[in-house]
Amino acid sequence: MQSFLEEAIDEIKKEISTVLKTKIDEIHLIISEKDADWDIAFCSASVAGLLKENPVQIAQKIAKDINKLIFIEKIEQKNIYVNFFFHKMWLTRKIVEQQLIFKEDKTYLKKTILIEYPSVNPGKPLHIGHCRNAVLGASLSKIFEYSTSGVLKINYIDDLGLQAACVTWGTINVNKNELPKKEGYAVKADQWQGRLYAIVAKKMKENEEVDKAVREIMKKIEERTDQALIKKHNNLVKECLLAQYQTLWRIGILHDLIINESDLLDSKTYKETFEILKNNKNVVYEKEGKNKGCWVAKLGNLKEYKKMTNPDKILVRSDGTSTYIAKDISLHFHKFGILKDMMNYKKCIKQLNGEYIYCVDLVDGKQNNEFSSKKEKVINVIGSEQIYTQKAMYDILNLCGYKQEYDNSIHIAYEHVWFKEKGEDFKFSGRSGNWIGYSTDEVLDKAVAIALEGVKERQKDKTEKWQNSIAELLGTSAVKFTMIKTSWTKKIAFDWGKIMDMKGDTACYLQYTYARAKGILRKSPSYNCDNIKFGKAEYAILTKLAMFNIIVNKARCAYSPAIIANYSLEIAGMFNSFYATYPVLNAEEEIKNGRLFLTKAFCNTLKDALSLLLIDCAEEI
RNA sequence: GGGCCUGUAACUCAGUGGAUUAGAGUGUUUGCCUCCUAAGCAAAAAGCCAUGGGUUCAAAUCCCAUCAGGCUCGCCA
Repeated sequence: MQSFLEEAIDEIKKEISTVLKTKIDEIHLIISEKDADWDIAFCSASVAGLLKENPVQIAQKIAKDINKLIFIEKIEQKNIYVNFFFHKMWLTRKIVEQQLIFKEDKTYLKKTILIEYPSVNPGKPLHIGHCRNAVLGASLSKIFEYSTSGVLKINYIDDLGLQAACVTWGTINVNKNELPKKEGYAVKADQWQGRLYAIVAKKMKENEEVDKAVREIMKKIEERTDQALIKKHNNLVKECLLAQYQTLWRIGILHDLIINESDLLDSKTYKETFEILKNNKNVVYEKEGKNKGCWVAKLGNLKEYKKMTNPDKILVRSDGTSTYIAKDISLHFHKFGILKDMMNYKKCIKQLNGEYIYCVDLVDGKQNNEFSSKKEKVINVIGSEQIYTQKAMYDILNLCGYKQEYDNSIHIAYEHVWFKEKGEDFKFSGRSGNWIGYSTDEVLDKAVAIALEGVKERQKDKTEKWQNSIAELLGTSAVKFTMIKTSWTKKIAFDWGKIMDMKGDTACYLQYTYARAKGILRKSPSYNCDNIKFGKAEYAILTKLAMFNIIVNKARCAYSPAIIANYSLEIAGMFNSFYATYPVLNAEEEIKNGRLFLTKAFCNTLKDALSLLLIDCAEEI
């Protein structure tokens, strides 16, 4: 559903294109910012090249010839610009109408988009970098759900990988006195496993025998025959996953479905995919050369790959086992609903909102059309270091003739969170265990503790329970907001000071602004909508609030929750400025109604915006 | 060698379907609680938008090259 602003823009575009005899797509309009007195502007330069005319003359022509729309009060030509002014009566009515509009229930939407996040390897907890992934993915889901489509949210678990195998090997072979103690953070299974993984990784590096033994266990697990071993391994993986979800739920991350790497092998998914690949002329069995005995995708035939050190991608190793990318391709085929095999699913983990996450259960599960149906778009939130692998996967899909699926495969290649120590940048690594101290659990706890100090100081009279719950909200939203605010193409240098900061461009600033606005509404909960008047300042803010839909669309098209974060800061800044300058409760009746209306509209918009960033608002902080 | 990402104020970042005067926050300096929550507001200082070309009446924005930093091209996952 379009907002009145979008409709108005479309109509103006239509009229301009009629005057200029151009296509509507070629007309771009500017919406008023800050101090400008006009509401909508058109810059003739954007079409001057196309029409081969002088921009000033084009602007003059539009101002003179345009069919005046009923909601436009005045049109003014200024240099190369045509500025449009809305009728204030019309604007007032539209703004009021829009705020009163009934919000559609979108839960019934068919899930035509699939997003995968954060797919953390089992055998460790989420560090703060994984938090960025999870928050990005979940926020993108919300943004799609807000406007267009249902979203199937999946978590892909690499249960056949080396990390998980290390943990399983460790529980069997590491001496009891060497095992991490189950105390402090390590009482959580993921934290404990993460510490064990670092111990085993160190042993592997120092001792070749250990390395060999762990790889043997990994191979055994992948062979899917030793049932006792598989059971032990699966239990460890599940224990870790549940512990990871304790963290994910704390920051509002939910899923619909979990798929394990082993599910692809246990079902027919992988086999069916491999048959498709084998029948393609670009996938061959190498009889000689360095890849002898392997099945490879001949990407070297494509020009982007030609000059690479290793242009071809191995799918099946010479020992007959499949590589990670081969399994990922089969998952990707499954995501798009290309395969005949649909797998069976069963409710498996109950989330905090009461909804279940489904897991694959080939024996007791049932088919689920929603999980296996054709998808319009598949989005993978995976770190930027995997750009090449993801691209290779999409190209292989294309080579197999799935052009449309290729076009609709989106990789959100977010940059990592780094941390500084002694002036040098470091990447988090599970193997080295350098994430200890930077796990999402620890960062959240620390942020909440800092927030609590502030809450206790400011809200002395409240109960301890209330103080704790507000601190939890402030601390967690601070961490989430920090992860979202910076666009995902940019590295984040982890900085405790910034996470803990409560002023400026922060979630706390937004929460504070919201609470202040709510304070006004508490004191004067109702107002008369029919007796309402706005001044220039109110119009400026209300117009910005009315842009919310446009902003969400922009964020969706750019896959960028950061756009919504920055918009939130902008409207909060405008409101705070307003708050300091104009009294609401003491203003005369008409004006007071207008300002109360504005305050309410601001609260609604900010709340909606923040909900897309997984952030709840508190009435008081 | 190939591919991708980044470079805007001292620091962290918006802006990048070309254009009305390049914006925030932090930090610095200075005002403002007798007034709806001062985790706030207002003001000042601070920019050759990495560099060099090109396209254009007009470039931080588009194109090319260069420099700097990061990621990546494994029978690891």
